[in-house]
Amino acid sequence: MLSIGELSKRTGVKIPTIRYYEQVGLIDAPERSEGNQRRYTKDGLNRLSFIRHSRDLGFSIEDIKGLLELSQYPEKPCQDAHGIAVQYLRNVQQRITKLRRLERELKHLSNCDADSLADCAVIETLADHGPCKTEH
Amino acid sequence: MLSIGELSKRTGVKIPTIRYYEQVGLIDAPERSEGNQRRYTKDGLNRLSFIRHSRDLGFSIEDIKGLLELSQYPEKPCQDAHGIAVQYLRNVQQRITKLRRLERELKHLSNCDADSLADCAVIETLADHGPCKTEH
DNA sequence: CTTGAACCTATAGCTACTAGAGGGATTATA
DNA sequence: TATAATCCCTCTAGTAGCTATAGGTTCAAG
Repeated sequence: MLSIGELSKRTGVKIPTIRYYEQVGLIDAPERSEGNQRRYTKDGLNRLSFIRHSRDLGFSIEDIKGLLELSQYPEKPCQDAHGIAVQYLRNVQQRITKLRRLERELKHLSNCDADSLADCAVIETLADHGPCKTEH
Repeated sequence: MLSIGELSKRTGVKIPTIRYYEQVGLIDAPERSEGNQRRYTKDGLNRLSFIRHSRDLGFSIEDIKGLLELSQYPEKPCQDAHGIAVQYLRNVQQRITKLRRLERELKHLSNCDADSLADCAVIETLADHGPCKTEH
């Protein structure tokens, strides 16, 4: 049996966040001690690890509820879980592309030895006026 | 002069979001028509495009305020901006690293063609039981 | 048995929006 | 010029996913 603090340490999920997850129904309310403190089992630990990992990957709480429900019926086809992942992958790839472009421009700027920001590559890029016009 | 609706269409920023940006001081309150409706200039359009682009890239509103302030003083020596740029660069690079890791995992997940969830890579991966055990 | 850390609930605040109510302004057409 | 459709206004409240605070209780070590 784990206290909420131990659970927090082992999963890396903060204590108020654990209570929040319980509140919104992402995890079940655990048993309590005589003095009304939460006591978690190994199962609770696994479930929270799953949630932590999913959140890190950017899945919404609703998505995770879906995934958790799915995982409770292992005979069910995984098509649904697959769909959630594919949808998210597309989103992530777009973000990577944009960030790489910005990275290039920021590198330019941080090497900048010009006198002014007048032709600043970052500002240009963010304003979406096309690629950097001046070579720093 | 653009109405808020036209501005919204041209930038892809929703109308309530534009008003929200005004409220939190990210954009200046524009002139109004006789009938008290917002009227934007080309400058307003540029500024909002800049903001849109920056938000897409994951910068917080506070970050963007910084960038905008920077861009308003084009005579400011580059040296002053150097540190800020480097800071943003680091931030961006961290985000790229995280997203690449996420991309790899999601690609893995989305290749799952198992018949049932029992062997589904999504569930395995999210449960953090190590890398995918079966090659799809 | 005491003391200090860890726990409890409840409420409020945070970021970045988004939706709705109830009303006024603008514009295209009859 | 009238009127209907569409746009816009403010204000309030709701959303996700936490995080912080206040004021009190329980647990475990010495």
